[in-house]
Amino acid sequence: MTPQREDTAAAPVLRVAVPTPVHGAFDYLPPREGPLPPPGTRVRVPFGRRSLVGVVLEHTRGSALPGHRLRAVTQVLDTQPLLPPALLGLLTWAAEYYRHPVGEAVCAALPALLRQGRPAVARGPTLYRPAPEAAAALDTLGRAPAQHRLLQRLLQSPQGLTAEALRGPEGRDLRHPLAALRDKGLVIPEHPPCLPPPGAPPQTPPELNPAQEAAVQALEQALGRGYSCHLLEGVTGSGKTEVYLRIIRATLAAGRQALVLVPEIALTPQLLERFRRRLDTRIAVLHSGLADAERHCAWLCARDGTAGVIIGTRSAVFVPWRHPGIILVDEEHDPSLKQQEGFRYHARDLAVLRGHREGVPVLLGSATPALETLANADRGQYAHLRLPDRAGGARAPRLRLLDVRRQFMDEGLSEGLLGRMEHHLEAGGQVLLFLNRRGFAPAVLCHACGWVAECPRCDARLTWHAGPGRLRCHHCGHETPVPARCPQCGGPLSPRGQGTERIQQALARHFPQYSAVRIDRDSMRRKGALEAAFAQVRSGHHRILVGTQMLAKGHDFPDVTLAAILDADQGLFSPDFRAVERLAQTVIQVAGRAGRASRPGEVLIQTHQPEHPLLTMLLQSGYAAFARAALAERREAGLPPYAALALLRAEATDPEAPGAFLEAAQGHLQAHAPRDVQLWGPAPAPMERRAGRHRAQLLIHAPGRRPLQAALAALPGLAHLPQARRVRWSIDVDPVDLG
DNA sequence: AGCACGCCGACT
DNA sequence: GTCGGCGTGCTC
Repeated sequence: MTPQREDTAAAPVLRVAVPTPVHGAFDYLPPREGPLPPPGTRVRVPFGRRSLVGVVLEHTRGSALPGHRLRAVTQVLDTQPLLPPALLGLLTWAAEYYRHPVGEAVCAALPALLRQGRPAVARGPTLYRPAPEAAAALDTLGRAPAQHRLLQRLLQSPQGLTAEALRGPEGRDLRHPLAALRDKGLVIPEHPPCLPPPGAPPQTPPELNPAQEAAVQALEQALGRGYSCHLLEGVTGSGKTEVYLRIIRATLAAGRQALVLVPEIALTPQLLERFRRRLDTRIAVLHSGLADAERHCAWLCARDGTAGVIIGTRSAVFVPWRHPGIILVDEEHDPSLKQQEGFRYHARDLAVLRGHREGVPVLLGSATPALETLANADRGQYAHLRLPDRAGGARAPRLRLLDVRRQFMDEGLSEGLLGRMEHHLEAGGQVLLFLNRRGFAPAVLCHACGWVAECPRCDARLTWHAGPGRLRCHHCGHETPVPARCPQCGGPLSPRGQGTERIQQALARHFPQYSAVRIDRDSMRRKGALEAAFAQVRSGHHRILVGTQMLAKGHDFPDVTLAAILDADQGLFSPDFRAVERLAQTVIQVAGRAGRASRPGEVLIQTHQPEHPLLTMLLQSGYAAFARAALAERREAGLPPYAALALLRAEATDPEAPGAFLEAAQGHLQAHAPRDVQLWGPAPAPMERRAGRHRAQLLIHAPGRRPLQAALAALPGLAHLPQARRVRWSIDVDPVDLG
């Protein structure tokens, strides 16, 4: 039984973030013994009938709860706060802003092992080094042959050896002689960081062009002078990474750390290799593919300052650091920086906020900045640095729309495109074809009766994957074998539309003399397959590349002289108002793959909409002009960045329940929201049924973030609506995907 | 989310 | 007679 305390008004109380989907923090009494654990410390607390690891958020006096209901912290897990106050502040702010339970937000910022209560130590295996007086003392060990032999070996490796290395192939147990030597003060055990030190000394940097020089200078000026935010807009191949490397080196030279955020797909071995070659520091890498122990090590080495550079995907925005220096966000326009489920934060936006709160400069880099970012730069919020020229004198590729209306198309390849491919291939160049659709064909139908293969759980067609001979739903994972005949009438089935697999097959027919490689999630599932394929591309073995988004990012193909987007129309018909911006970014990205070496490149875009005003603007005047025009349209339509949005989603197996809930939610929100907040909907989600659940959404539209947040203050009330019990609902603040 | 409690069908 | 179905409610 817990002792009852009546005087809670004066008693110190700990507000603890506990990993539970219940909103708000929980109050606990301090541990029975020892000092009050400061904010940021992990504690073990009783929760219901469980015991959980939480994080102390703050100290208060008294609680809203009666004293007898408070329980005491059972264990303090850290001697030092694990999360510094600035980070704790960022996390609680973000939890509030994105309307996510603070306990989950704070605990999700910790690597799994720390979340489970493991001690916060990141040390590698102990290293034994000979003491300075060891050489002289060797002769005194005549009567201890094992110690003598051991010390002799150690003297040959003054930088130290692990017990594992000392043991040698014969595997003798050396614990006793080692301990004896340590006790005599002849061997010094060391506890090195688990993160490996840099290998070879850094390579000498290449010369900068004037634009790079100017950007580096502006950033160096900003270092150590508090918060500032800079947009680095650099066309593909202009040497953005070189600017990053220079400013990171300057940061390291000042004894500070650099935090680098990249989209998931950009965190390739290629980029890391370049960082490792150029930076004389330990690099902590954080991404979803890490084993728990690796993540634990990287996180703690960032926290204790061992790692000079921390590079990671979006969740790295919450990694603590000891010597804040600069925050870089590469490909800041990339939608993968926004978490798409659970705690739906935007890593770029939080990076800017973090820089502001911690008083360090922030650098956002992109060839195709997000319209939001450009608007901020235009308003003078961000300094705008530009790298207009391709490095090394490479010429910008020529972009051209290929009007495919009334053209004969062979499996999605127009005659015009085939002709240009032949030209480039014969001239010795490589060709890259971009199509954002995996599989053989996005639909299968019966020519006799019109039957279409549909997912039983979604409002979607099944995609035919010819390799494994399966029909797959790309939305829920449902899978069946390809039926031999139409299940309705027994007639023959035929594929409709093209996926990357089918294009690859068509290429084998058109260009049998050139090897074509397919690069997508299906063909590159095996670990290391992507790197192997890219190596074969660089060696010239493959002459044609067909692939999805995976192709468009991060990798250089210096010998690609022709790049083509096979179907630009997909992006022009989407109900999402950001689709055109995405298409423009993809076009520029794909174009960036062409003509990087001395050879001029050519970029072709197949479309049925050659007169689309934004598309023609993009091709004739470039991304900056496109962005101006797109921003004008956004302003006209009252859309972000000239408005703020939140999306209330609901789903249920009952087809009526989501709509009914959102109707009720609309009434509730309307009654509590500021007058200038509009509620659009409810409407069925773009794909009404998905994985067997019916989905609907309500868009909350406000003239700015402040009124939007005011409207969202009424969200907790939704839990009490009777209709809420029949649905699963969630809120997405600043959604990047309206689907 | 867990993990209880709680009140109604087919089994040793 | 009980094992167990998942509805409902709570966790400082």
